[in-house]
Amino acid sequence: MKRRTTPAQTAILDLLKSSGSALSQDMIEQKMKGETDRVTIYRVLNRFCEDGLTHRIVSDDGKSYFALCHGCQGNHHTHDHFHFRCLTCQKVECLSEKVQVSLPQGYRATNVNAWVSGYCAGCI
Amino acid sequence: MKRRTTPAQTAILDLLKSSGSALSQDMIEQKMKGETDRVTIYRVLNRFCEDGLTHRIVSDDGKSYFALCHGCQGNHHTHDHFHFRCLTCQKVECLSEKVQVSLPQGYRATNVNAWVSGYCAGCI
DNA sequence: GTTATTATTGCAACAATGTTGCATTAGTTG
DNA sequence: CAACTAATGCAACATTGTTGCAATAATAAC
Ligand SMILES: [Mn+2]
Ligand SMILES: [Mn+2]
Ligand SMILES: [Zn+2]
Ligand SMILES: [Zn+2]
Repeated sequence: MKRRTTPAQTAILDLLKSSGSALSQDMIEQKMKGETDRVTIYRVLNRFCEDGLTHRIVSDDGKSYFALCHGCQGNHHTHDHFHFRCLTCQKVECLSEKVQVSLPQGYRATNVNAWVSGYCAGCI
Repeated sequence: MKRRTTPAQTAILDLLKSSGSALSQDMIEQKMKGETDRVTIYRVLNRFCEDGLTHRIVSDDGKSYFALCHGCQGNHHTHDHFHFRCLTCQKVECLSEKVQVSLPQGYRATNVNAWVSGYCAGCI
């Protein structure tokens, strides 16, 4: 299944790049003014994740956010950083700080989903 | 609005106490064998949170889990600890370890939602 | 440039989680 | 017991996300 270049995909990728933050499907739909079907947006975002272009973080607002991978080398992906969601401007950012947690004896971690919500510098 | 004691509420509270882990609505519905309507379960759980009996954590499996408050004094609640979800046995635990994260300059945190998923000691 | 192949899209339908309106039931108080 | 009203059950709805399928269009082959 070789990927094809389509307007929807390049538009969504451009949005992710230019926004500099993580976006949810509904944010993208708004910014595209409904020109692209919401199912297509979901499928494009899932494909980006499969291809290692983005990572998905599930927020406590009930939505998935998609952020461009940054610092992932080839097949080796690590997304064990915190994310911040501003309750006023809704912006979602990847924080640089890595999640550090020691599990009970015998536990094995395979994934991390860590959020802080509050108010960003511009919205205090 | 004074609370009343009802079979549904005591049953759900007993389940939370005896399970020793965080439970989701569907887990509770299963354990109660469908004797209580799912809307009632949701309402009871929300009431428990309002009353400071439980706290809610939203998982990346798309469900909310409810855990008994433990160590919260009166009105002062702090639920800034990590949670672990076992991908095999589905159990959700509050970890003792507190979330430590330093935000960018000027940011203010109001809430934390931190998860680690993987395999617990019994499911490795 | 034309044709063939099939990845991608749009639409409808569906699934899962959670909430709300409203009539009925049942704790609590006197 | 009677009155009051919190809590429940049911239907309906909202939101987020996925799947089936026919139509479209990007790419490769000729
Ligand atoms: Mn990555
Ligand atoms: Mn608490
Ligand atoms: Zn902000
Ligand atoms: Zn387990």
